[in-house]
Amino acid sequence: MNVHSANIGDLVTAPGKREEILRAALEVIAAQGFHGAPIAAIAEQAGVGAGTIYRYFENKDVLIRELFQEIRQRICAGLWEDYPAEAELPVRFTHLGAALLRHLISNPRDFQYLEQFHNSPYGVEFRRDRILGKGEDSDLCRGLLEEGLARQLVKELPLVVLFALAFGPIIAVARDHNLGFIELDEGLIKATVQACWDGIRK
Amino acid sequence: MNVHSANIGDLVTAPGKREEILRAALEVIAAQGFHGAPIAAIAEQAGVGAGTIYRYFENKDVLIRELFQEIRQRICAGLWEDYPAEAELPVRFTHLGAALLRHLISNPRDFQYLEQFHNSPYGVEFRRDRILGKGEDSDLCRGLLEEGLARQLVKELPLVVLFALAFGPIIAVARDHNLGFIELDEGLIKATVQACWDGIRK
Amino acid sequence: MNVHSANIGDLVTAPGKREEILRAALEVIAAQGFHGAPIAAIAEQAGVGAGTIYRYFENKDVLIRELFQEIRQRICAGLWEDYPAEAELPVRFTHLGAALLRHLISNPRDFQYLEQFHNSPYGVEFRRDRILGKGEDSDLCRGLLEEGLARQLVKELPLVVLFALAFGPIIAVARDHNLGFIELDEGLIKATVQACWDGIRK
Amino acid sequence: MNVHSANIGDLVTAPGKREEILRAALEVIAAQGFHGAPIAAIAEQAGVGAGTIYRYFENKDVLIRELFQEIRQRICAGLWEDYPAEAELPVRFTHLGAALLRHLISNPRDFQYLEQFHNSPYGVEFRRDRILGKGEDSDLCRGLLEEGLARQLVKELPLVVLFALAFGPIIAVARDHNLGFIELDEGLIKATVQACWDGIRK
DNA sequence: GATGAATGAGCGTTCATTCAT
DNA sequence: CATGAATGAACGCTCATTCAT
Repeated sequence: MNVHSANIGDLVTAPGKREEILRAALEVIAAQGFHGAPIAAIAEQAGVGAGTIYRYFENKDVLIRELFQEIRQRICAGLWEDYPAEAELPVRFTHLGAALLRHLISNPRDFQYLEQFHNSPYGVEFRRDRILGKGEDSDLCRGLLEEGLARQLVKELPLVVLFALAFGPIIAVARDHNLGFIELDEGLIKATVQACWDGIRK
Repeated sequence: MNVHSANIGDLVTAPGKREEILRAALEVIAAQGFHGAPIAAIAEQAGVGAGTIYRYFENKDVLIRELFQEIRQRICAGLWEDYPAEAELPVRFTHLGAALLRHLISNPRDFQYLEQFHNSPYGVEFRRDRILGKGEDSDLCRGLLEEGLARQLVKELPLVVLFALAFGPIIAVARDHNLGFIELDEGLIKATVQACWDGIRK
Repeated sequence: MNVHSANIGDLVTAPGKREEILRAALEVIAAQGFHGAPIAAIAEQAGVGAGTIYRYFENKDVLIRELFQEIRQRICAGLWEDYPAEAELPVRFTHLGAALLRHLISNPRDFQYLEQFHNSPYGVEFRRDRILGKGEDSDLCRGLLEEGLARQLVKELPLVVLFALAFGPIIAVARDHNLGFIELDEGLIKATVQACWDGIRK
Repeated sequence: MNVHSANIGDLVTAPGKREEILRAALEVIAAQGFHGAPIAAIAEQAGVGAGTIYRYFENKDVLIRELFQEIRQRICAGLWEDYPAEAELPVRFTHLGAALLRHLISNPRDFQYLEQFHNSPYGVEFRRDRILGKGEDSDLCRGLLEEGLARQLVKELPLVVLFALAFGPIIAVARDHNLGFIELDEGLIKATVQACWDGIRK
């Protein structure tokens, strides 16, 4: 019996406390960093008792990591929206890059959380799979780059390098946007992603 | 009365304790993150008593920040080595990019430290100037990109975006190298930096 | 949401922890001085964990100062008991002096605490108002001396000097009693206070 | 061989370091209290190395206590100056009281030190002999009061109580002077001491 | 199930004391 | 002798976690 599942038929189920806690954790951590986010602060933000958190998450590590996974899910989900599966490779690439960039700048707390997460006690073991690590999203991107390689549309470089060339600038530019160094509009998003393509195309 | 300076020619003088402590802090923090780097652990790694650290650094924050500045100095210094000031712009750019990338992968602890630092309570105020922030190094890079803009050799994009395109992949690829996802050799370094140029050039 | 209040009539409620901590602090500090009264010692004496103290007092300074105020309140309260507001001035004076002296010797820990407090890092700012500083108690005493001055019953000396003459011996004798140099009985109390009056009266 | 004694015949003996250290300790402690007077601060004020202090005093406790004794000596010495040994008892008493009060207000650091000392880790065991405890000074005062008792000039009260009546106000008024609550001039000094006599005389 | 008061290990920091120079 | 760099025990305080209610 999973305590977190809402019983079907239970018409007065409050919005899950689990979700409330995750939301609160995201809010506090994005705003204050992992320091400044003691369990007590998260509990207060969530409007629950501190002890309650431990009914939904084994411990703080688990909470932090599950939040990480949720955020990654959200990002992945966005990438598939309106994906022009039948279009030319460059079109698909720029669609993907732009979708990713748009998500990162319209969900600054998600992005801030990810950045906080990776260099924290909690995220060390996830260091290796940054944004776009494993799972569908990665498959999508990797597939795309592999196709480019196979069809000799992109430079003959290791996949890892192509990944860096393709998405490194997107993440860097999203950070700059979040820090207020630049205001990205649709034009700049497109131009940036296009430039990424220029970097990897043959 | 500078207690920290080692007398030149005094061969019996142990390498300065200050340096020993900085080295130890770098080692511990790069390996364990800021968590897992209590003063006691740094002191042990340095082979000194905990109290000794406070003779050289006002407090932990200062130690952490001075180490940050030292590392940045080291990186900056490397960029100027053999810099072909008279060469064509693309040559200068690729020299710079390759020098940076080489430093990041040959000094993995420096790199890991920088990454840890920026998303930590200590580094919040430095968030904005990631690797290559202010100072000579940044001037060097910015000057180069500005020259490219003025001479219409690079895309007409905001400087911030050009920065992201030029150095985002380098940092991403350095991280992958450090994590063991790829073994960068001189050929790959050159190719990566060249691809960065492809991303920004007109 | 006052967590410290004990519900009246709730017989099962243990005496408030806050009071327990204050009691423990008084005990330890009166006995050992402020040195020898680390938080851990106070916590042990109170039978609580060290961290618990911080649920009731923001920090050690606050604990120490609140205890000071509580003790002062206790003393003040005693002065008004059976106060013969309508009696002659000398009667009122001796009532007051005797009440004070009785309190100081029957509550030796209160007295010892006050003495410790005033010459401690915590009490510096209260240095000026020793025992009988501000508030009702002081008003009571001052009013009495001022009345004496106005009615030419006491010497024409600055109020400060009259205070010293009136209460200096009382405090000195209380200390001697506490240190075991003398056993004050009701006769000696009366005689001492009478002698104080002799010192100030015209 | 006492390291502290200046060798007779050693014509270039610097003013004793021991005295320098005691002077420095008095200065720092009177100004900052015992907190804020770490050995390092005393050493700096004295212009010697921290380790040097341990050549003159076994440890900090000893330093603090020897300073206490020195100050008491100084005060005692002053009491005998111009002592009118042949005069009437009240004259001798007021001479003594006035001399004491004058010393306390003209040597505020001595007085502040004494006050700090008695309620400190170092002074606990001296608590009982306040100012005027043992030794000549006390003998002088006690003798005087005993004489008064024998000759039925002062009230028939225990010596301890007479002490409190005689000197309690003097110390209280000296404190007020030091704290700036009153400016004692020769007239007030005389009046205060006279009032003390009024308190004890039959 | 939900709570939040209680806990105590662990942190950063100070400072009396030692001892190699 | 004098020094002051080095030490580490001890402090005040935080916060993840538990558990009685």
